[in-house]
Amino acid sequence: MSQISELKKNDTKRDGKKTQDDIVYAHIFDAILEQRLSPGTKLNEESLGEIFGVSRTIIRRALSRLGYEQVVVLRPNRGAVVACPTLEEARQIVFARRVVEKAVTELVCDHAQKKQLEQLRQMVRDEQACFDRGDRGAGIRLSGEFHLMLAEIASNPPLLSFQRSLVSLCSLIIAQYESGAKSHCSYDEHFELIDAIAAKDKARAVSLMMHHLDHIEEKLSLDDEIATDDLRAIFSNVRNSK
Amino acid sequence: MSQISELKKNDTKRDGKKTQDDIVYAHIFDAILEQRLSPGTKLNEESLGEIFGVSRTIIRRALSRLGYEQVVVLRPNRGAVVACPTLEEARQIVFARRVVEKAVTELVCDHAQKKQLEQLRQMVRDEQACFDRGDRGAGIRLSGEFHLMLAEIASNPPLLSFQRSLVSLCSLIIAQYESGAKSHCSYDEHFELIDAIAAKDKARAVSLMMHHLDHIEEKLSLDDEIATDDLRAIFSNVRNSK
DNA sequence: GTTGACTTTTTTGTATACAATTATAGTATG
DNA sequence: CATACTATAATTGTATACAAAAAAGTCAAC
Repeated sequence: MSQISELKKNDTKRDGKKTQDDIVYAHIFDAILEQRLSPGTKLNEESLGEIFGVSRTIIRRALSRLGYEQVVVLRPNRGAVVACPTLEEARQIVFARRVVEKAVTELVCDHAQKKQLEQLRQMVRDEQACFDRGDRGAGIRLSGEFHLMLAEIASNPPLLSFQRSLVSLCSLIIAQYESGAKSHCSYDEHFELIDAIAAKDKARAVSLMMHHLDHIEEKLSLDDEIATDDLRAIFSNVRNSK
Repeated sequence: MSQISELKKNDTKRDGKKTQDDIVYAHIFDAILEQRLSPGTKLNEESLGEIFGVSRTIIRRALSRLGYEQVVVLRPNRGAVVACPTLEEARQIVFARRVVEKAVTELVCDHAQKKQLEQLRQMVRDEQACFDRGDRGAGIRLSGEFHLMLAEIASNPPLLSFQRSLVSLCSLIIAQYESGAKSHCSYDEHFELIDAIAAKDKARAVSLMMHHLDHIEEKLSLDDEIATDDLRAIFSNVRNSK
């Protein structure tokens, strides 16, 4: 179908030292973050290979990396699908993210330099522009990248890599459970957060961050069983009436 | 060299649903945890393939998984080596672990059942037995598995997977920076921790856990530049006297 | 029309062959 | 003797072929 023209050998000039599976990984990762790939979508190795113009070997590497981050589920002998977190899993992911974001926020308050704060503000302006022009997908991606940028400023590589996984999982959750067209992660809150960081007000920054995550969690409680495709849950009443 | 006899197709009976690269992964992971593989060791794909009796494809998958967990470093075109965390990286890893262990400890205080507490106690007894009989390697591995078991009881898969990575990285750090023969992670502290959990005393449990991690960090400060192999740091004074 | 066994097709898992890259050894030269 | 260069070997990166498993399709029996 839609062929991504030439990410072959010669292309490595521009991509620096990125290897081929990095590129494939990034493309799929972005597609998930932008919600062009919805939860549950089957990721066929051969099709992907044709789309990206590489062999299954490369696709396989990219998929197993995504699988390690739990953004896709690798079912032995049955292929990979975009993850479909259940409600319980979603709550666990948000909880883990609270833990990481709290630590990241505190570190950022200590470490952040003026230049980095300006970069953050620019990111949020870009995000705002996306939502204003109706490009929800790119907006969601930039919103996720904002949180990744925070983790980067925190200067703790292990936390950053964990954050990467959690941010993409949250994007999946939003895709799955957010019913209304309401902005999921409003940029106003991002601006407020930056101000608190600039003032080195840890307590306020952390509180804003937690409040920010509350929004995601509220949606989970609201929609509850409605959005889930778990048949077992939907028909959990059947056995009783037998 | 030492051939691990037959982890071929037929062996899958006993291993349940584990696939071949899982087995290879687990073997290398354990070897690192038990410090039979020291930091910096080159992991040749073909040699490993011969040792485990599988093709490079399988070895490659196992290595990239270890690479994702940052337990081995994958240098493009130059192969994989067991990670050698620098002092700074070591401190970052311990910091990340503080963050995760704190959350895990609190969750465990809420979730732990009697049966699980007994399992934990049994693990620490096994660990004690290993150290008593002088099997330091297995002791260190069991000590790591104790902390993984805690993360499992916490019932939060994302935190567990992060903990897995951090525990093995810490094992590497201990291997690299622990000079004395002193027990690095004394089982007494593990017993105390279990008691605090059984009493559902969150504050005390968390405090014990933090104290536990202090021990690792203290070693880092003590040994400081002595244990590091970073030539640049060792000869950082040269340029001035030129 | 539905169910269940059998066959065919598709898809994934693994090994292997070849290409590209890096490491090593040897040789010549100053 | 040290250094730079070249040729060779070893090692990793990628594609492909084949084996194993799962999915889809076929057809008969009820």
